[in-house]
Amino acid sequence: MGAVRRSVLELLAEHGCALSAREVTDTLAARRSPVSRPSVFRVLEQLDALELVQRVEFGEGVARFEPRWPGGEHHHHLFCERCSRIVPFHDPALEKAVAGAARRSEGFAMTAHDITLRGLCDACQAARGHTA
Amino acid sequence: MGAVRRSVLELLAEHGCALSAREVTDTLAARRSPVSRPSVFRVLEQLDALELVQRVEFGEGVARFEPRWPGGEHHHHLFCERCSRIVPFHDPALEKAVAGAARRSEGFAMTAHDITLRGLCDACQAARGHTA
DNA sequence: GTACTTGCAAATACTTTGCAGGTAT
DNA sequence: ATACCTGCAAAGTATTTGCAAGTAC
Repeated sequence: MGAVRRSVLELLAEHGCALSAREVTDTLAARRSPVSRPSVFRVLEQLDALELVQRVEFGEGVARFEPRWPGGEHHHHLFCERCSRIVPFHDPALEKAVAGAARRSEGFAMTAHDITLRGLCDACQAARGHTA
Repeated sequence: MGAVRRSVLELLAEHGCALSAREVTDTLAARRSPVSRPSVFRVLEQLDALELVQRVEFGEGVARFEPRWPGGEHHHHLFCERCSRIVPFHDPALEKAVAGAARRSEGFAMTAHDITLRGLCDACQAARGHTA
């Protein structure tokens, strides 16, 4: 396993939630272990193919990646439309409902799913009250 | 209302499900009512701001847009990871579960949500059997 | 040496912006 | 005339590719 792959994977595992290629590149550079942009993209692509990371997007125009845990545990995201903050959440009832929907989707074999709740985070609700 | 805005909106309403800017441009060109690329993007952005269309993405690297219906009715999507086919579905139980999750997300005010089920469509399951 | 990894430079693709000409009121 | 709509050309940003140099076995 290459050095780049290891440091990217470690960073993602440490952060735990969706990071963009730029954030990965910048963070590693700040830590004095700089990695070229193409390498970051290549490694993220490989890790995605190996199913070690999951690609997620929130309509910002950038791809984000987060670690996939062995147990199949995963979370979904709250996305603030105002400040782009991303907050993970876990909801067992929602997971059950997704499984049910998948079962009812005849002819389609689901292997993964993603859910994004969009709106305003607490800070932005307060800010909105003052300015708008 | 400009001519471009009307034709884009009509096309989206007619298609009903997520189209990319390129698909909109190409389809209108094929219909002998060509529209420039910048205009398509500008109009889609305006329609999004007016909440007449909804932006959705599936990790293909392109933004897609679909009409928003007045009644608040909406659907979610099955996305085939192999052929990128997009199939809309509606599932009331899932909607209820999302509403529940939003209620349990303290401090976050949800205004919209999106759900994507990923996997293989019927055609690709069959094809996969033959080739892989 | 062979296979895999990495970086640089260049290319590609999607999307946005600047600006000038056109249309409607 | 004022405001808006539209297209062309150019710019910006994310991502990918070609290729040569470096490392591990």
